[in-house]
Amino acid sequence: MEALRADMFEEICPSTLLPFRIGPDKWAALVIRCLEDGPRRFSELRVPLARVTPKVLTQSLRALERDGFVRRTEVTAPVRRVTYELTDLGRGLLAQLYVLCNWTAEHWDDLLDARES
Amino acid sequence: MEALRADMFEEICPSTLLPFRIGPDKWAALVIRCLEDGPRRFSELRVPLARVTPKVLTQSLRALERDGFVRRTEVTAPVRRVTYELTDLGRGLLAQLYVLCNWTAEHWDDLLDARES
DNA sequence: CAGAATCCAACAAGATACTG
DNA sequence: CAGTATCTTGTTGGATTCTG
Repeated sequence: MEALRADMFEEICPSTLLPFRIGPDKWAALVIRCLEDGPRRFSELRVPLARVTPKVLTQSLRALERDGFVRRTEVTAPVRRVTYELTDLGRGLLAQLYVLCNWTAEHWDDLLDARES
Repeated sequence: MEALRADMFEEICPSTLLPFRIGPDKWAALVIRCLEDGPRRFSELRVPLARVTPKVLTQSLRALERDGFVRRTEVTAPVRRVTYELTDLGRGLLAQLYVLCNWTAEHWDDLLDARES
């Protein structure tokens, strides 16, 4: 049993980046799941994410784009059309979220029990 | 390619609970990792988590306890001593975080590249 | 259609000081 | 030792309205 080292915050490391990236962005995981079956337009995303305002949805998408999980494509003719789709990196992240999701589903009862007492 | 269903928020489901639980609590993932090698006292946890104030650390531990990931044990004699340790559920969650961590480490360069451009 | 602008509320987190 | 108690700050997120 090794001792705890001092200060885990000296630099960003893999164990902290993802929780910090996915964590603060309340809707990121859900947005990614909405893109799992292929490219979607902004207005399409607004259907399942009806409770998310356009501003917040845009923020979330932009952040995901910045981090390389999502690719944004815009065409102006004949009509304006913007689609979002997962990159390879995004699909990899989606797979990880699925792992987490499956684990949660398996332990769902335990989680609910803990909350009650 | 199936269509997106309306409103993903009708009820809490496994795909949302964990991001919502681990997400909002900024330090939860780090706290769990600090407990990976066995029970720790409050003051021991404060060493690697030096940048977290006692108030916030307490909040985090209490929330993790409430959700069944951590068990708190208090003894008063001969001296006061409070230890925190992972439950089975907590160890399971730790394993999931490791999966996520390993994936992040593998794609570390991609993530950094994306942030730069 | 796909957002941008503005303003505001909520809550998490930090600083500091104190206690059973 | 293991926290509490206050107070303050800062960062999302939300509501609403408007636009190229």
